[in-house]
Amino acid sequence: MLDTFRAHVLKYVTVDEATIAAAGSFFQVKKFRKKENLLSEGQLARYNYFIAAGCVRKYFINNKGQEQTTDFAIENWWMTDLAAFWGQGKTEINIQAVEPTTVLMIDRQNLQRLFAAHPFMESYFRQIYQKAYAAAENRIRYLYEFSREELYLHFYRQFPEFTRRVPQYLLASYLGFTPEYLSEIKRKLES
Amino acid sequence: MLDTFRAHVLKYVTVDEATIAAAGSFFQVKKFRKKENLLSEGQLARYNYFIAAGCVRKYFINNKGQEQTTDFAIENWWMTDLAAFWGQGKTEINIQAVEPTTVLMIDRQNLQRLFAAHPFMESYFRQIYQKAYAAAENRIRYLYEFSREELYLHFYRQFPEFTRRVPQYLLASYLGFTPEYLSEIKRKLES
DNA sequence: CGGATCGTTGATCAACTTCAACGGTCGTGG
DNA sequence: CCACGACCGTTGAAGTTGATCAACGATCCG
Repeated sequence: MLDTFRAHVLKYVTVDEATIAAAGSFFQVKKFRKKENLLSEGQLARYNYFIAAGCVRKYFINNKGQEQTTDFAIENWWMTDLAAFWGQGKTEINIQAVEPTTVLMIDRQNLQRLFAAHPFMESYFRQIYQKAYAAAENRIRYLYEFSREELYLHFYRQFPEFTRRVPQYLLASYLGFTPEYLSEIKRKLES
Repeated sequence: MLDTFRAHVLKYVTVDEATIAAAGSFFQVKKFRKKENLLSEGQLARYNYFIAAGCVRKYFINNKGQEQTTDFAIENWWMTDLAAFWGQGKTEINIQAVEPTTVLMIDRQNLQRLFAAHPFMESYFRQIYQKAYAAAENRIRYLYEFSREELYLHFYRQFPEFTRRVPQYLLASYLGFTPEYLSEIKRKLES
């Protein structure tokens, strides 16, 4: 499990094997079953999760009482409620395994110790967040530029395998429209 | 001008005056007039900008040929096209001064030298991007949860002074709807 | 085999856009 | 400092996009 993490870190920083192994010892490994929650609304967001295998989604309950999926994360992505993890408040979001999932997890105190002990991790996370921020900005752009139908097409082209990996009602939720409308789009595209 | 930067850095890291002054020497100061562009579509994104005074916006030309504003930045915010700044491609976005604006700017090579010379800047930027990413995630949540009318109300309550600081057609563009509809919302809220 | 869950279809409805026109105001050149 | 033009905000009518609701068929899983 640490192999996935090791490979990912090496994409961003140059560091020797002993050091990276030492950094790895700050994490715990944990497995979750399908539909099990890594984090639930109202809890403290104690951990930051690195997805080593599987797939999770982030969702919240909107003002109509429905689950609104805002993010998916697969292998090599980090996932948590950042604001709640670094602040002290309770989270308003849920993180749930969509598939059987294995994570590396670390709490705030250990992450701070890790930064102090291994400065290369500060650089690694600087780059991770930089990239995640750029991706979020891109996503906001698409939300502005594209109609719902175009959002679906764009997603479908960019992540064809992903479209098959998650159920359609979750995909519709993530794209910001109803499952009924997704049906309609698909019918239109087929004809 | 460096005072604004100094104060902002000290909110995130602990570092002595001499070191922070040394880090400051990596930046150039530049002023822009209202409506002047810091960065234009098709150019290389050479610089990362720290807004020391004033206000800028980020926008792109959408597939209907209209300017779509995606971000504002005021004092103490960083602004650039991150993907183009760190990659080698040309930018597809524009950054324009909404008010007379003073920035500190730094190119990629100097920023990398700065990281190497002063590791605390790596920690500073890690935290800046972490915060920016959390803010972007929040914004995505609002885009999903709120109607256009609620988006306006939410923005109006969170940044009342900002609503007066920028022209309404830019605000409408940022919120993702037409100036006409903003007029309608305001009329409804007044009555 | 039976029940729950998922995807589909069609009708109706609400949110928001588009287009065209008008009045006010701001800034610029004379 | 005034006059003119450009730009900005507003209004109303008509048109789209996507949501909601209800019902049905298919499929998955126990």
